[in-house]
Amino acid sequence: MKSRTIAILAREGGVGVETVRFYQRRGLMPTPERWSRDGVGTGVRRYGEEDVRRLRFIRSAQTAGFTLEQIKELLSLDAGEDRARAHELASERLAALDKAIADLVEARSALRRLAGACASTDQGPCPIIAAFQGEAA
Amino acid sequence: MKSRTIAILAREGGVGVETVRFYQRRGLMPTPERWSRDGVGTGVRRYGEEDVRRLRFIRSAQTAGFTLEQIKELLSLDAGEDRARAHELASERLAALDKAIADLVEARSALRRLAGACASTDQGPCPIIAAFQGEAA
DNA sequence: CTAGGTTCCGTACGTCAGTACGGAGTCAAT
DNA sequence: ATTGACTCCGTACTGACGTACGGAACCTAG
Repeated sequence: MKSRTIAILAREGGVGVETVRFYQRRGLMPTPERWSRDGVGTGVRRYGEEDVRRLRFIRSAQTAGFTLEQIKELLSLDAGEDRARAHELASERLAALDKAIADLVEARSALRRLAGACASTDQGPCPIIAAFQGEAA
Repeated sequence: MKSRTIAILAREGGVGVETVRFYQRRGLMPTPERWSRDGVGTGVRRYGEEDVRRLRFIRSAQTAGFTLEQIKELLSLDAGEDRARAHELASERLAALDKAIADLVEARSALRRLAGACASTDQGPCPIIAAFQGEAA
């Protein structure tokens, strides 16, 4: 275990090397000690399975709309016992997510109107602005 | 008509004054000539209904995920006849929107798992990372 | 043992969508 | 006519999330 170099970790996690380093600076990923298998020299940092999982978790949490700062908190909570806080963060995000989904669904219907308005006649300008009216509450 | 000052336009459009100016620089909003009702002095720029509609359209299109650059194109298309292009932009966004919605729905279910995992036991850490596993394809 | 590819690290740059600032000009009311 | 708010404009800064650069150290294969 802990045999991956940063490039391998990055590839398995689906991000770039620079991104891993960026997460390390931000405190989202650990920066393990350097070591070399033969004990000679200073070696490089090596990563294991749990680092890959952590990286993937960050990606997932991002698609759920958490900021890196919030993800950092979630990660710290993962090891701790503060389930009230975890629950709070999850609920907040869940509400925001529901709103975001509703907004996108709304936007989709406006966009369909646009496509429809454009198709209904076949000459003259298609009223793009008009197709969106009434959407912005 | 064309009686609003920039502050009034901004308020009716639901944005800040600086944002309107920013849109003007980016070519999304027109920068009308200055004039004063009594013809004395250089006056200020004044805006009408159509500017309010334009501003609101920008907000709507943004919630549909268009970038300002794309919105600029849509606005130019609105006056023109290139319905093929309009249709193309709309379809692209529609596909992206469907994917975004699917992603969010997915994220929501992961998040519900997190909340659930946290609630199911009442001591020890709740496995936040584990609750998200299998989500990131 | 040397050539090449990697790693490490700090710092700089990039994008998107604004937001803030500061000084001069202008407008509306008292 | 003066005060106070608003406008105009350029430039600089913000924040979230990276991406790029460059030189030194390191590791691995031939």
